[in-house]
Amino acid sequence: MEKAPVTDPKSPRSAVSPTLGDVAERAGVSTATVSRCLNTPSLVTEKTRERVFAAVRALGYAPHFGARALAAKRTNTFGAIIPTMENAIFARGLQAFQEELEHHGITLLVASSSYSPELEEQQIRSLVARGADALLLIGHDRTPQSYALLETQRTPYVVAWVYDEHQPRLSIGFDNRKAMQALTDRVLDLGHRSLAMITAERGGNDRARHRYEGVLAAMSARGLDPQGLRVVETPYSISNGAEALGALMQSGPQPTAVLCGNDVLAAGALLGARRLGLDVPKDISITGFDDIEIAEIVTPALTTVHVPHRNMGKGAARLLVALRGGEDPGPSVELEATIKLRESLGPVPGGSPSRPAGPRYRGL
Amino acid sequence: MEKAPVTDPKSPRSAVSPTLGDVAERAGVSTATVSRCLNTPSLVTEKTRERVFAAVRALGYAPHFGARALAAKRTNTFGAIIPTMENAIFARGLQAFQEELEHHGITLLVASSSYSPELEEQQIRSLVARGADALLLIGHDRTPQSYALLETQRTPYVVAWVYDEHQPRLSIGFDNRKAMQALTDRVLDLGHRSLAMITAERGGNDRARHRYEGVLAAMSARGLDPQGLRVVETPYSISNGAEALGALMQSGPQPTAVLCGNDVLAAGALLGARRLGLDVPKDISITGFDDIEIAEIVTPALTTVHVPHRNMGKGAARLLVALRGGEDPGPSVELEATIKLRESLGPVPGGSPSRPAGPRYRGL
DNA sequence: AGCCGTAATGTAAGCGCTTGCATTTTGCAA
DNA sequence: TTGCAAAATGCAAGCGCTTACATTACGGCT
Repeated sequence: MEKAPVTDPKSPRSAVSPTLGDVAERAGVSTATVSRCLNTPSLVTEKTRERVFAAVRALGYAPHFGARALAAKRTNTFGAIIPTMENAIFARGLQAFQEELEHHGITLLVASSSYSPELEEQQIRSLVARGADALLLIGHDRTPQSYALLETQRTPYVVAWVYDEHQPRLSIGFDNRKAMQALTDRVLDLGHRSLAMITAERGGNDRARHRYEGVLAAMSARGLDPQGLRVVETPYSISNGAEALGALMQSGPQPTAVLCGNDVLAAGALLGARRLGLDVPKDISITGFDDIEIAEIVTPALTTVHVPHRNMGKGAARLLVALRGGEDPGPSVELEATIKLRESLGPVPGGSPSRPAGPRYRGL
Repeated sequence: MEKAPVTDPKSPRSAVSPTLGDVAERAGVSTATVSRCLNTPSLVTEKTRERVFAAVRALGYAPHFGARALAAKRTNTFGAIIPTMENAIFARGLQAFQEELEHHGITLLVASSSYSPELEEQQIRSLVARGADALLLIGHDRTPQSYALLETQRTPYVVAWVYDEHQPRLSIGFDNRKAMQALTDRVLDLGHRSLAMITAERGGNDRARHRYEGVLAAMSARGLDPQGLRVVETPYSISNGAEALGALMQSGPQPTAVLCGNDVLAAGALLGARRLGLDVPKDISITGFDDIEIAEIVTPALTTVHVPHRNMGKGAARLLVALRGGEDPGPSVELEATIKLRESLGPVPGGSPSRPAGPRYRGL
């Protein structure tokens, strides 16, 4: 009679990554015990625990996420879909979101939709399939299928970066329209009457749309004809902003102030102005929106709308955690966006302000 | 004897998200057929396929990723761990990486390590557990455990953003040392002799370290004492860059040129110089590294090292796809980084260049 | 010593999917 | 019609994990 072969014939594990069973075998316990060590260590004796962790280390074991999700029906993973990662617009808010989730032991998965509702739908599908327990979404504009999907999959979500009282969904953000209107008011206070706007594409982007509407509203409130607003719509990017400004100055009535839908376009506009030999704000005023880092470093520094990025991220995380826990998250949250006056906005060239920028706007 | 029904009728699925079984039942086929419809449609009759897809739509079915990964042992998901998402340093490369993966039907999962090897190890673990078929990593510096993990889990990976002939691992990138040395050479050509460097933290960051060494190498090659280089090390951020420049000018021998380890710090340094009332490049020269978007929009525009972001991303994707397919990816790839001369670098104040900036460096 | 409550561990039934193999259906030639 | 290969479909065994429930071990009482 021959003795058994050196390597255990029934589990030639060496070829694949180790499983719970391998760890259990090596530690001389059952798989249940190993699982408990990993998930609820308090239920296991100190001694066993040590043996198990030693085996885990020795084998370089990492639990299979899929198997785990399948068995436990929870992933402790949240997802976030933002329109773009190419610039810092969402970075700070996302960072805060992630930090808050970390406190709850939740991992964040981030996807970007490139401002495309179709791509976003796909990303939602992907994240939900991956077992995201909850989702952070930007703005209300998306395909009906996206919402249907969220519904049938019963995935909690929150809409951020917008507060729109007309929308029924749970959201946390600020009133883009109101904020832009306030900024435009400031511009008008300084005597500007010939305005232009460089906006991001408004289709499928309620933030952009509301900001545009805010400008119109401010003009109307002063008895100005909103038709007088020259508008260029262009995708997010610095070079596009520069080109847009060029287009604006090349033909048609010259604006004395250009309101940009976001800081990226505004930075581009600044660049465009410089290329044209225009002095900002002496020859032309330019404003942004978002108050991301570049707003401070460009020359001249951008007058813009400061968005409560961090509060939004943190608040969104809290809402979602509550939602997942089956708690009542409470109503949607409106945060304040404030105007940040810097150097790129000045009085209208050669004119005197129609009325002084009074204390009325202080603290906005 | 009763016959066993194909699908168990007793489970009222309505309360949870639909499964393959629900779709099968509704379409009147087996789960196997539904699975084939989703994965290998060619194996299924046109007619059945239609019925199945109708059921999928009606139910809002989305396959459970975990279950799928468990059964198929492939996820068609790659992971990337980058040090930071807070600025655009990796954005362009990552974008190209993703685009290339898309062509192969692969989804990208991105995580950020905040420049912490420990956090990175955790992220690797998480991504591997999630079933990432392959991983993109930045630089060679990481914990031994990270490499061990990759090994035992047999997860293919590629190291990007660096080319270091001394490292055995598959990588695609450029020689940070050589590039920085070339840039420093340019600076020295312009007569600068009193140099300073603002570098990112060099621990666990071989890119930063190599760039630093590049400066030293250039100095040594000219017979200058490397000890003469003043160094400030600070975490990535514009404000840190500004502060670092302030610290540099406040005490000690005043540098006439400040080499920054990256564009973010350089943008900060520019800001710091402006605050001090210094004119760049007349009073002081400042250079960056990476050539990200802000390099072009700051005033003055940054002289920097242009990094082949997109080629790196695309190339990395190709290497990984080959690797996963069991093919030979070939050797590591060295790409060229080129010097981008803009406005922030000028001749040493009040001095004449020790030698002219000759054609010797053209095209670098 | 015998009993019992509690803590620790084991057993085994799935979770939703893929896939090798078995079975049925189809299309076509004889 | 019949026969047969190929195409289409079904069956059922897992994939690696969690967890309800069953079992065993351990002390502290009487």
